[in-house]
Amino acid sequence: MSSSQPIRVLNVAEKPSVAKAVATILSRGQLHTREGRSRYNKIFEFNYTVRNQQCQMLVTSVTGHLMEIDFEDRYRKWHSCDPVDLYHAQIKKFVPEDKLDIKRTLEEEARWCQWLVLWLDCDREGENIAYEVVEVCSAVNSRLNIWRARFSALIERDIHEAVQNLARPNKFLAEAVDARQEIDLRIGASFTRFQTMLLRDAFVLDFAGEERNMILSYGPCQFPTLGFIVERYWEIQAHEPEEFWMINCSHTSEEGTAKFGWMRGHMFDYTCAVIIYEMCVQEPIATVTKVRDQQKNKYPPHPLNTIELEKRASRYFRMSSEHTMKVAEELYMSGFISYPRTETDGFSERTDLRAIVQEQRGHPTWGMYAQQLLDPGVGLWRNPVSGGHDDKAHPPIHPTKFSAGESGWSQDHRRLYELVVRHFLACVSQPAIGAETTVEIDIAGEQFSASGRVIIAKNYLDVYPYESWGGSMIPKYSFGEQFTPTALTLDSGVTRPPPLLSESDLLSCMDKAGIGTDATMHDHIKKLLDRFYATKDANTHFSPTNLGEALVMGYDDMGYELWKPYLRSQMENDMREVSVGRKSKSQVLDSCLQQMKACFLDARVNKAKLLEGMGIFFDRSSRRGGDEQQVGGGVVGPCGICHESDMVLKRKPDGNFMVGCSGYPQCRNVVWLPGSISEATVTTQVCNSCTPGPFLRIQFKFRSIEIPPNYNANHLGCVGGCDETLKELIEICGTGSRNPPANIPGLVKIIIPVSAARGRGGHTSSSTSAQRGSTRQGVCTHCRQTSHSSNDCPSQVSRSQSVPPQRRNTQNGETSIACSTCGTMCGLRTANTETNRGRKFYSCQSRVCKFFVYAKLFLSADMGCYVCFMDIFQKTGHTWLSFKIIGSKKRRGNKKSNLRWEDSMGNNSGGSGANNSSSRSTSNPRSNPRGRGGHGRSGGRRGQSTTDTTFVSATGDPVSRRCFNCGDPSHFANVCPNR
DNA sequence: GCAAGGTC
Repeated sequence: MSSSQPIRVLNVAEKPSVAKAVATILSRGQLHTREGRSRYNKIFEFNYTVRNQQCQMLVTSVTGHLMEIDFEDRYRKWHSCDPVDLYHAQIKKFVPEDKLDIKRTLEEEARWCQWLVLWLDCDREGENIAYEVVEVCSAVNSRLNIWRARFSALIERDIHEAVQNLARPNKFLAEAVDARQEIDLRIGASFTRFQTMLLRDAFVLDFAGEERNMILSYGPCQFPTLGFIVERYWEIQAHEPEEFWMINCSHTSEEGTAKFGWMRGHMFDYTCAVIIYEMCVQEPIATVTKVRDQQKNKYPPHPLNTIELEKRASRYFRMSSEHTMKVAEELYMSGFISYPRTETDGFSERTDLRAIVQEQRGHPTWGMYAQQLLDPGVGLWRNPVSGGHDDKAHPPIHPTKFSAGESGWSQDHRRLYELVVRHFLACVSQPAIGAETTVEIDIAGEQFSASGRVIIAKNYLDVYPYESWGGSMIPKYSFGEQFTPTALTLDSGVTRPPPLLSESDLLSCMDKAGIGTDATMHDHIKKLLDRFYATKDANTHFSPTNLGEALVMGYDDMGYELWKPYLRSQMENDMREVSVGRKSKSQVLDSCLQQMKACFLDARVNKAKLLEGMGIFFDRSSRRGGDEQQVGGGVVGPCGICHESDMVLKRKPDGNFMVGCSGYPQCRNVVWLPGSISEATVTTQVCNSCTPGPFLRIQFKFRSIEIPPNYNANHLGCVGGCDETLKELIEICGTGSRNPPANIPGLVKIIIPVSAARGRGGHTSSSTSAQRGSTRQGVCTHCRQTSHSSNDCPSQVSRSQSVPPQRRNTQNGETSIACSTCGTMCGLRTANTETNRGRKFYSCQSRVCKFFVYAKLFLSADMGCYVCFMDIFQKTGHTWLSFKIIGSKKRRGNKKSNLRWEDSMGNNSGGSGANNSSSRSTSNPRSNPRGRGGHGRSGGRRGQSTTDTTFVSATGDPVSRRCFNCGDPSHFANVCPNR
């Protein structure tokens, strides 16, 4: 089929570079270029034949998304609506100001075209952009025949095939992105407004400069990224250093030294380790049980994609991912490297790799290597192995133009270009080859191994100096050979916490959890720094700031995993379902937004948790408070001070209630209510006593554990002045802003009755009759009985069954606490261990019990869990200690191995074993029993002073025959009756 | 003033 009139075809690509590449390939370089409305997006013109039809081709581009979404204007202002309304607010899709030029170009060109061919990237976002282009073009030309070109690489064959096999765009793919955009916007905007308005003005956040403009953003990508950082930080904080023990063996001969490692690794049980060590020392002859020689290859990396580029630039040059992408973008724009935003880590078979190598032959540093690669005689070439990722749009990052360094390049430009070139040359090279020898020996039934490596051919390592492959020689051994170790030592070590996350680690976490895309991951990381949620040190390690930790802690306390990656993963799954047509866009939107709205409302109800989290790290602000400060409530009665406005029940951000004049700030009349109130509702019952009225009564609900037991948790009260019970509870419980965390799941309260109540501030002097009774007249604070003191109150014992009653020590005016386990007083001390040096902690002074709590540090108590010490405070005449349980205690290692000594050593205990060992030791011609004193390590680090037992190397000092546990020479430790 | 996703 052919026609005399050529078809006018408007081709639109996702970016200018693709438009140019497509036009150049299709026109074979015979094209005319003209300007469009946008200076970046040129228009290329040429003639082409599509399936025998003459076409007049116009190729132009957009720059990514042409449109944005946002709320309708009436919802744009933060105070225009309740943030929860953002789950239903109308959303508009529009072309933003900076894209109007591109829109005009499309409109002008589409008017006189018959076909529209969409050359957007072949992924979900590309398909969505395709529909944005369709919307703009169809609006001016409804007769357009709309086609989609699908290509997997910008190479001739693919592009020609794509244009000869045009398809229709896929609505499902585009709708998946629509859903993603809408969900991100609604969740992000609602939570951001909520937490910013709640927290910004409630606390002193002076690190951020102008606090008023500070935004505490929430985003479904940025929060899980923060979550990774906080989680690692908590893991480090919770780490409890544990001492472990290992046996090391070395053997030196004329050929060199071999260091043999214990194949058990290490043991946490000192007793076991010492007994095994003792056994080895008694029979120190080593027998070679295995010699294995094999060739080992170290393979070059896969071709480079964006995430690997960012990770390697961070590891090798400590460049931030954001800076790396900026430099890579510049190198790409000036033509030196290929498109830097790619997931692909394998080259297409059709790529002319040798041509790329050929270009690098003239480089003064790696040119020679490039030449060798191309020489078949050298045999250095190897086709690159794919890493298995393919975005179907871009090749792996590779050099596209030779440069020995440009004058305008910074050091980072040079380093990044060099990395791209060296990486490319490496991945078309042979692996490094090494010869590895592994030797295993047996000493008294214990296995040890050593290995050595010799590099035979460095191959790709010659051009890739960023990686090394260490190797050392060991002496030659043969199977069955016996020797006496030169040294056999029992060494100790201490477990260390994992390191803080590096930028490379963080990118890996995000990649694995599907947080962000290769083009946006660095943006999410940067956002955490910009929002003061995290900091990065010189070694690219991330720590959460107090703000970041407080936010995560707050949401964690609520029981929501908004800071974990699962929410995003779930969304990604839903998007996938939409993109293949298994679920509809509206179905996913409805269910996801409904779920998130419920979560949002619940978070708002539980906002006290966020405030508590923030309260741990920040001081309260003296400002009037944020937009969220006063919520709920109802009119209680007329204001008796200004006589103009009403007194209204309100709840403050810290969760406490107040009744204040609605004429504030002109009128400052206020009644502060007890901090122990969990709920308060204005009823319709009018108080008959208070004037001038009418005053409505308020139904209060108190947290029973925070009020004395003889008070009713449900109280119908009045704030007009007649309610004595309310007055008493105000005095007992106080109304201050720094109340303890509420009695919520996850918090353990340890009740520490005081012998001499020391209330907060002025409350002691104006204490209620109940308090006075307990402190001066010997009446129990809890139940007001005189038969016992508050220390022994049965009501308290039954209430805190898991924690015995404690005492408070007021010595030196310091608040001490009693151990929750054994009752002994705990003293405040300063830690001196490597990881916790300088931290204050409470420790049981009994030296038997292991109760200890670090101030704001997680440690294990005998409760068998990690706890976070939150606060010590006084309330209702008691000292309270609140903790948060943050996880169950994990104990590492200490495998219950089948220790042979249980049998053999037990039978051999006593004199005969000693004689055997002694004779072997001295009969060994290579040993020098007493002449090399000091070489052996004392194994009795823990028990040496009390057991008088020393353990030494086979070449060194004598071995004591006494039990190291109790010092008795009649038996060995494994059968010690005192153990 | 808010998200995340394109790209210059």
